[in-house]
Amino acid sequence: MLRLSRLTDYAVVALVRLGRAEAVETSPGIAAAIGLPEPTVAKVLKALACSGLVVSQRGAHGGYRLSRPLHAISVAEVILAIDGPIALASCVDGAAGCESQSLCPVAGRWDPVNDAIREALTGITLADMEEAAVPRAFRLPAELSAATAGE
Amino acid sequence: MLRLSRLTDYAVVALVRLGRAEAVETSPGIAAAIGLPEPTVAKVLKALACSGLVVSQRGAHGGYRLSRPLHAISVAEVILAIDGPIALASCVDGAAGCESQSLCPVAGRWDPVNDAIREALTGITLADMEEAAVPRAFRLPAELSAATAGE
DNA sequence: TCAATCAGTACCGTTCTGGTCCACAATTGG
DNA sequence: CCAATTGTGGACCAGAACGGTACTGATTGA
Repeated sequence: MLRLSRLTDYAVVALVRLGRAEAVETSPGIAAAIGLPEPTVAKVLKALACSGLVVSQRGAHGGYRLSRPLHAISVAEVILAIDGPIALASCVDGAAGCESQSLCPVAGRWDPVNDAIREALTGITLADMEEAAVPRAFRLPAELSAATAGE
Repeated sequence: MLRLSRLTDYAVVALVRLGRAEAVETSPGIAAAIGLPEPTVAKVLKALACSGLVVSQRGAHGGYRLSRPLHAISVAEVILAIDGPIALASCVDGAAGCESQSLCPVAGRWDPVNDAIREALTGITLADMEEAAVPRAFRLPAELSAATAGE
């Protein structure tokens, strides 16, 4: 299913949440706000801080805040922070670990595919996702039908 | 890592192989040709046959052949056949299984991302991958260094 | 100095993937 | 008409990865 780790989903939610916050927010606070277990949220935030997407402030009255506005953060960056490099196959780029390399007729040839995906993901920012993230209950029936028609 | 199942990789290899074959090929034959265990290849071919990408012929002197030329098969179709629907998150489209839907501020909003990926993958055919799949032993050192420099 | 908060690590249970095997159906060829 | 060949479908198992949790330490502010 070309799955993305669930943690990345959490990361997007947390980042959007932070984008709306005015001051720093603690990880328990964010966890409560988005309805997720606190340790998990903390783990996600740590990874995001490690990648520089959020800035952490330690000590009392500390917490997290965005390092950049939402429209300056691409989905690709979030995935990179949580899931690691964006690549579809284990056999990627110059990966020399493939034992059947001599037989494999497409040796590492997922590269164009990976590039295409990277490009697609870089073009979408969190602001785009936030904009489309109006709760369904608040959307007009016309919006809903228009959205489903496009799928 | 935004992983794709290894079976999909196998599927591409097998399909490219079939694209070069002149007659039908048996699954043991393909397995031997691409250096993969036979039962695994058989499983992949079954899935591909189920999706109509290859045509199976039962009985003695049976085997598999492509239903369409390589340039008419997109990577997206192969992924769809092996891995199922192309979607990044478990929380997709109208998926109503999300228990924290009321809290989730991006409820199902991976849709634009999924669409972008689907589009990118649909634009790449197996012929594109085959073309780029010149065995490394046959490539000039200049090509190899140029390829690695791009990473 | 103490409390609040992030940082890092280590661990466990569940789930999924990859891989194997077996019984059955279909087709060909003698 | 029979037997050999080949795909079909399902069940099954081991290993790894993921999600989630707990614990200890470091840092900051009151």
